[in-house]
Amino acid sequence: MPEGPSIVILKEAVQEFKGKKLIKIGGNTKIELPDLVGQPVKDFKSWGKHFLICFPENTIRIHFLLFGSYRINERKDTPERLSLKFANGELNFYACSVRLLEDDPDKIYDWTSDVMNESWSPRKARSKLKNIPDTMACDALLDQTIFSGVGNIIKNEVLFRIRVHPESRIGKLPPKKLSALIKEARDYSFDFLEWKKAFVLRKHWLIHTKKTCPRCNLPVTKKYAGKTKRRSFFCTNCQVLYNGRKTKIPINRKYTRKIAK
DNA sequence: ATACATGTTGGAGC
DNA sequence: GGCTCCAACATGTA
Repeated sequence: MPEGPSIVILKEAVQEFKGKKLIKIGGNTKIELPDLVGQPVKDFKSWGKHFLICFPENTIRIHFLLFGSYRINERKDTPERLSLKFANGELNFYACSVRLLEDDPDKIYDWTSDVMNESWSPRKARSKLKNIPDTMACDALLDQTIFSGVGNIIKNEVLFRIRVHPESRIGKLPPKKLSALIKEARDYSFDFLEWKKAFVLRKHWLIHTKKTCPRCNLPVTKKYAGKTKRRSFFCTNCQVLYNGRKTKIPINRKYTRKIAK
């Protein structure tokens, strides 16, 4: 559920409640909810993995963390964390983090860092990356202030697409690779969106959870890499480690087979 | 069926 | 203050 594109899918799925007045609010969230009954939903927004329900005076923020889920006009067996009822249906959230924003979302969120947002700015991403040259590529991609919405799956697939080893240092990437990283963070997220909508996301994974590299057939490495220590799947043959030392030239698998004989 | 995972936060300790 | 480590949260899947 939790990566950015999934939140975009949710946003699209709840459009029927936009402009509708809240009839009832409930759920077992520990936060004190303002009395929003009678208030219309002004808008649904998203920033990375954050889902925002905007009322005229208040905004509720939902974060699904690892296990959060939602149902539209349906309920699960478990108690609702937050439940919103409208004349035309209901919106239920489970096992998620619920918060009330203290201020106008526009004052809190930098929309240009959201890879799914129309205001996404590759230029700003690049300038933020320039400030963290020693950070590993795998950690940089998960930095929500730079690539809001990118999660672990997107991270692994982007690095495979651009043939960069997850432990490469941002400052050591050739300019073209840095550009490719920024571009693919967004491009892959939109592919993710389309595949997820069509329920075919998993079968499009090239490296995430894979055992062998689809490019060269050599075994895939699984490592809890970087400061974030999240699962990284990568091919040490196809993905170049840019760490300031001499780069290893990827071997051609066919040639490898030949010399193996 | 036990372990693991698309994620983040807050606190302890250094 | 900054950094890292760790627990906590909570649930579907293999």
